[in-house]
Amino acid sequence: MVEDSSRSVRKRRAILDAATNAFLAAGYSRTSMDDVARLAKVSKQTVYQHFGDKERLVTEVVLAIVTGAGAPVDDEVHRLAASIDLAGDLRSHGRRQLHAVLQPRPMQLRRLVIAEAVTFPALGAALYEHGPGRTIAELADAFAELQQRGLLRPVDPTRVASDFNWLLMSEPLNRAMILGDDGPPDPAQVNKWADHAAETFLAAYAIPVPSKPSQQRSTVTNRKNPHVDTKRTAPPKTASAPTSPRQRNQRGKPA
Amino acid sequence: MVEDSSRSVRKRRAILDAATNAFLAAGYSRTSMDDVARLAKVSKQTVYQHFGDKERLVTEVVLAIVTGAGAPVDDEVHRLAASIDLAGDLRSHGRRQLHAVLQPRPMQLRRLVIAEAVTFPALGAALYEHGPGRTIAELADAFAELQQRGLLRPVDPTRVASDFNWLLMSEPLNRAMILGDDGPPDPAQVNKWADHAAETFLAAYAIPVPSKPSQQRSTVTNRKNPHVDTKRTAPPKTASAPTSPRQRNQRGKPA
DNA sequence: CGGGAACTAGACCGTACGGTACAAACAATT
DNA sequence: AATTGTTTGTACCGTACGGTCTAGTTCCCG
Repeated sequence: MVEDSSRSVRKRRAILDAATNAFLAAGYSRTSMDDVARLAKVSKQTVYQHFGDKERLVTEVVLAIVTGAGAPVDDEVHRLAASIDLAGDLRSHGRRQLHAVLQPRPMQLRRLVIAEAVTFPALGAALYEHGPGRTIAELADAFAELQQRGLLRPVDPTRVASDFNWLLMSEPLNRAMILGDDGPPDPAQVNKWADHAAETFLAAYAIPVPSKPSQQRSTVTNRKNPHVDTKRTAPPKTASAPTSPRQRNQRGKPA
Repeated sequence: MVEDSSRSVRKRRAILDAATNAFLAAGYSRTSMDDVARLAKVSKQTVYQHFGDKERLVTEVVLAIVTGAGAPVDDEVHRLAASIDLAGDLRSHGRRQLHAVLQPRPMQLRRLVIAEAVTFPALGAALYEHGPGRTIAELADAFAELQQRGLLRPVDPTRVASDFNWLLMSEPLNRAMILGDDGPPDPAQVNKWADHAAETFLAAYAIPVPSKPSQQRSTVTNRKNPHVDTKRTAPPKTASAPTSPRQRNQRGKPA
């Protein structure tokens, strides 16, 4: 039988990489199989050897991207649940998240999938599941925990998560999508957007801590200036993060 | 000089209509000029007579749609500014707006433009200007007025408008976009989404009326921003649901 | 080292598409 | 009816693309 001779594997990778670049850059119909073969420095035959036809190729491309990334978000979000500085952590998480999503590759992927979503529903399903779906599910877990801790109003956590997610990304994402302006974003803008999202989110959902009438309401309830910068991003809490990476809550999702 | 003989005008309309349907249904590259001619019941030559080539045709199609609609929104939003029942009016406006946006045509248009936004930036610019841009600008005016009246926190009205707009549309719109599920939406779902958006929006931005504690119960308005409130005894009131008792199901298109 | 799977180069096929050419048919104005 | 511009049908051109075929070459593995 045919086993994965090292050469074959390398070729396959090369094709997949080339196809990824091509499809993301030019879209499905504007990318020809000859293009892919040429970019992969591979014979056209070999392309057809590994992936049966164009449809299967694009499917594998998207699935590979979509299932291949997204791990680091997990821990990031899990730390949110235990935050002692919710406003700050929400802001810095939002900044990272938004910055990542607005990069060229995710934008192009999104555009490709949306363009072909009617023709290839599987791509859409995969992207949604590993993209917004996953993000929102993770956030929902964190917010549920924060509700338990009495820091957020008790509303369906998934809804809350969805609100935060889209409050954060909608404006820049939709604008860039429609305007055809793929990455990379201006970091300063990203920060402003994220900070505003965190602020608005907390205004809608935060429950002020009842005890300790010491400090005035947090920086979030900043009423006069629409956008106050507050440059701090890196939380100094280098303390622990003890090894508890896997703490599946409700929504267990097999990757 | 060639004047618009009635025939010519009729032909042009027929072509434009056919092209609109074809492009919206199948996308740019999957629609051939022969298709358009056939659907318009017109000779291919005539198509090229009226619109020089395919690019100009699609451009005119999108521009025609985009500039042709959007008038009724104006008054609708203007009434918001003078609302005496903000929560209710916000809800009903949201319902209409969301319902309209999730219809097949707007969805298909959006998909087409996003797919070709890199290739035809003019389409994106036009759609954004007359779509989200316009909506947000209109809303901003209304919200500015409402701020004047002391009903909303004074924050950059455009930002406030953007927040409401995307709080309202993001979840269903992005989901449908990615999943390739163009309209029409389930009206009950639309109502739930809109009600939740209004509620969350007011939670973030409403200023409770200070005087007159005898006023009617405003279902949504009294859930204000971080202030003196109950000690996390609040019930999970999830918007008025005059429609279906069915919980919104995540993940999976509503069939 | 030998054999077979995998790869290559390029020709090839059928088709679909964007766009043009052209002569005949048609409509409307004078 | 004559004229003029538009429309029509169809044939046509060139090209690009998805996919196959073939004959030879390279590489890996036993």
